[in-house]
Amino acid sequence: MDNLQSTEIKILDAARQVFHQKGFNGARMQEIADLAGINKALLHYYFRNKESLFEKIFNETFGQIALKLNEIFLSEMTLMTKIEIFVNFYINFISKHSYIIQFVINALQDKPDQLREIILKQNLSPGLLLEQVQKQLKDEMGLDIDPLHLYINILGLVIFPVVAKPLIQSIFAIPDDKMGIFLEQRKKIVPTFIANALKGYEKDKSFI
Amino acid sequence: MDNLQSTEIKILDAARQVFHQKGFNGARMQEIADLAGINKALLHYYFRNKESLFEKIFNETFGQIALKLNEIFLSEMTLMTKIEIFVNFYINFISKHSYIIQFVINALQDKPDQLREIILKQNLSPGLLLEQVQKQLKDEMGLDIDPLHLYINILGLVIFPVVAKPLIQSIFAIPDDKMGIFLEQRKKIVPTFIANALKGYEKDKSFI
DNA sequence: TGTAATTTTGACCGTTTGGTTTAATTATAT
DNA sequence: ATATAATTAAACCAAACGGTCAAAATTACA
Repeated sequence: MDNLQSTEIKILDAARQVFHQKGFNGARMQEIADLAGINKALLHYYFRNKESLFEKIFNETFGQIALKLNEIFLSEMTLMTKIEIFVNFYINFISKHSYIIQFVINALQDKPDQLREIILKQNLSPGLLLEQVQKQLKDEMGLDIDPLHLYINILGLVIFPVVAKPLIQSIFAIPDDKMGIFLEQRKKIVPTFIANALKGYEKDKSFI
Repeated sequence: MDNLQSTEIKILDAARQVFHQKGFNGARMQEIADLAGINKALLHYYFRNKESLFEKIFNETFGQIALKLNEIFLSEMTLMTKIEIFVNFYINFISKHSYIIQFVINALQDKPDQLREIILKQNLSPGLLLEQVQKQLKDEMGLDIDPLHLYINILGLVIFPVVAKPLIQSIFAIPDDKMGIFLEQRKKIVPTFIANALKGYEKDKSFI
């Protein structure tokens, strides 16, 4: 087959796919080996055990999510531009990799301590992320708003519909085809919704 | 012990707790039996197998989530009052039962077909839910807004911070004690945010 | 009280799972 | 060429798992 890729990469590709879809408990080492087109013994030859392989995938995946947030929100653009770009990019990204967020959320719920250590090794800059948005809210819009709440509002509006897709379809009886259109619409609707909300604070500027 | 409760109830209480926290794959029949204070054989005496016990818990849990939505949004109040009440109730509810939403989302992702049948047996009224909010948006605020997007915005703003709590704490380095305060603040912040956003549509009333 | 039905138990079974071992084979590099 | 590293197949292991069974304990009831 594709002997161009090194065995290690073939394993990581397979592991990523299986872990993302089924989580740690649902994943089977045999399935990962099969998908990588190798022997199960070889899997343990490259990665000591399931845990270490899982940690490698988690580290990589979490980084992907967090670093895109940094990249956009620490750049030099107006706040509303950042939000538009972020919403567009993120809806595309997590729609394409539909298991990615749920994987991270579930992993962190399952083994918080073990994974918290891994996360600490990635040098995130949560302080900067918050400070810069807070500054932009003040400078560009004259608002004293808790930046964390704004971040969570943005993330909630973007991530929830993707993560809770089957739940939403069940509660509101939305067929599959309509759901794709719905998510596409949100690329425009969410930035508008946020912009309108922020406009509303301009008169009475208390928000914590 | 508490021999006042029937064995069946003890089993369901234990199963609920274990399934909610660990999902179908993570749950162990032995753990449920232990928590119920009974023998594993007795567990199978009351419930044929793991699947049937799981379905019973899922049915009950999904109903709890969906029916509260119906109860509030099909009542006779102004839209903004509904939203305030809903946000308050829901943040309390899912903070107390912190695994409940994630459980339902994961379950629906794991076995969509099997559970979709169960959901159909509960008589939800998704049509009414959407129509009534659409009507209220028009009558009370003069807005032609897609009610589904509004629902998802509300749910996302409320549910996401609870479901993604460990993810948020990791990305933004929020300590545990500050997280409780943060969620409490959202009971006021979310309705305000939504109200402001809706106000913003009043001028240009195109939103799909 | 005696006895049939129900409830509960401990021991057991077959399968799956993560992981190891061994021995043999293939590829790589010096 | 030859030592070293990569890869395979196959068999195996111990633990964990869902599930079963026959017997014992309890309850219902005549």
